[in-house]
Amino acid sequence: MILKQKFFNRPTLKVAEDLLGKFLVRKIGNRERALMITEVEAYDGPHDKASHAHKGRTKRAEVMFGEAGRWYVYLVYGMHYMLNIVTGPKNYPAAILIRGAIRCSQGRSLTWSRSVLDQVKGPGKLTKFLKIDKKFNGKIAESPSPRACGASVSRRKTGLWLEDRGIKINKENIKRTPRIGVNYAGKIWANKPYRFFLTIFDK
DNA sequence: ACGATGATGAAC
DNA sequence: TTCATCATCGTA
Repeated sequence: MILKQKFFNRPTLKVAEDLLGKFLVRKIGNRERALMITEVEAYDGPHDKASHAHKGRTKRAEVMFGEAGRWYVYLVYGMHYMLNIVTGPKNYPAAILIRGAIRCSQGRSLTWSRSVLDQVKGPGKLTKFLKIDKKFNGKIAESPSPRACGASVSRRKTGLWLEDRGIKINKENIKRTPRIGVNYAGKIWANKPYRFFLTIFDK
């Protein structure tokens, strides 16, 4: 089931937690790559000093003020693209950074490899692996499949979206810590436990 | 521990 | 128009 705006238009911390175990799906031509999300960080509201939205409606952060369910993609350190999904109501700036995921070893039933080789760990490595760049910034997270309607539906060849594939995550397998690399945000905001990850896949 | 590498926002 | 800063990563 593809996650729609309704899923993202909820309190950001809740969405962040719920994104663990969901699938990030990237389609390029007829290739489709799906990763299960194992690590995220929330950037929540105009007062969050670690958030780009803290400086107001700048050109870069504008997407965060928009409707939920759109991608927010930007470049850091001159070389890494960060992938975020916008959450919460319009005019409330919030987004979730997708930091880590894992590849499914497709067996007869669902089995998950815990091998480091299957870990896609780190937000920069994740976007590189899935070939995600600024082109997705501001785009709605949706499947490229044509909608079931009229003749003039143009088939988009690529896409990036999120899916619920029925994995149930046990709450005891979720851990929270402060976010990575946001020490500039001051004690209060740098220490907020806004990073969520699945303990069963390391760390 | 540190350099790569370029967009961003703020100051001037 | 400059300048410092950065939601990172790979190599040392």
